[in-house]
Amino acid sequence: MPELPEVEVVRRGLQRWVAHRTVADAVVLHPRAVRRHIAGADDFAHRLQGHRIGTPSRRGKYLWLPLEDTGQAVLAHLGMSGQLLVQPHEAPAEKHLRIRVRFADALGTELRFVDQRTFGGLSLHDTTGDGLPDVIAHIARDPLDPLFDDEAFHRALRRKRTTIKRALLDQSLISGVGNIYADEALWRARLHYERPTATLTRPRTLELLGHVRDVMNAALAVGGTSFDSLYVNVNGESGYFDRSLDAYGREGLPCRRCATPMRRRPWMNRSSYFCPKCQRPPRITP
DNA sequence: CCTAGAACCTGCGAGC
DNA sequence: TGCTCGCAGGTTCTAG
Repeated sequence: MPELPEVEVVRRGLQRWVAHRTVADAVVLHPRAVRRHIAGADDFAHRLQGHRIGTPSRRGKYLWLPLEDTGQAVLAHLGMSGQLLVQPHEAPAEKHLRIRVRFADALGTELRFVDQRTFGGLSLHDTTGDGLPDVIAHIARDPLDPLFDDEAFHRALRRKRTTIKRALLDQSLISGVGNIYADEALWRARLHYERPTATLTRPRTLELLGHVRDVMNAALAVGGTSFDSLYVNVNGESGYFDRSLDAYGREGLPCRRCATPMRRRPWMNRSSYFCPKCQRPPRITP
């Protein structure tokens, strides 16, 4: 999916096109899309009916729509291939349309959850004091959150016996970072993905965090990253950051710093892209 | 308690 | 043409 910048692009779209509208009804077309809603599809649809949507929020790759006056929110995760689209009622159903939400107004548009691989989904949850859905209490603040604690993150890295890319993808340490932006930030920081986290000095950690923020902000400024129609904003439009990637997907292409051919390594059922010269492997693999 | 790896899905492009 | 394989931006569960 969509990593933080892409999810934030979607959140902004929901803010503009869906916030403050009242739900008329919801239709669940595929039960797997609401599997996190334990009470089931019918309960999910019924509980949305008649409620007004508040201001959409996001933490990491999760976003949620508060239902006013209920103490609950519709939590969304896009998984690998999920999309939230605002479409005219009459637009033909997408091939992987999973959930449809109609509104009690005359704007003529509806909210659609479309998801090819069904790793994503919607569900309804109680919110805690700060408005966070209770089931994502374990998700760390993301690096664009003003309350993200850089020092605490560094201490956590020192405490762990794992490698830096695994840590960047650990949503309970830092949220919103996925495979693309991890590789991009590591390339910018000249760090190998298998560098043990316990060896990072405080300045190194802070520098890495700076690169994570820079690359995410740069992606956000151009609407996120997309290689194809799978990653789009609520209007179905793709972002342009794929043109600015320095590491991800550049196997065999010259490193933009030193011209050494970039490499791809199988890693955790996916890939890591890096420059073998700028990003030297650690001496001892943990 | 902690970490690494597999499982969960569908579709697409490459290679035979 | 059609089959199989590898691959895809994530999370979560299990085994060790």
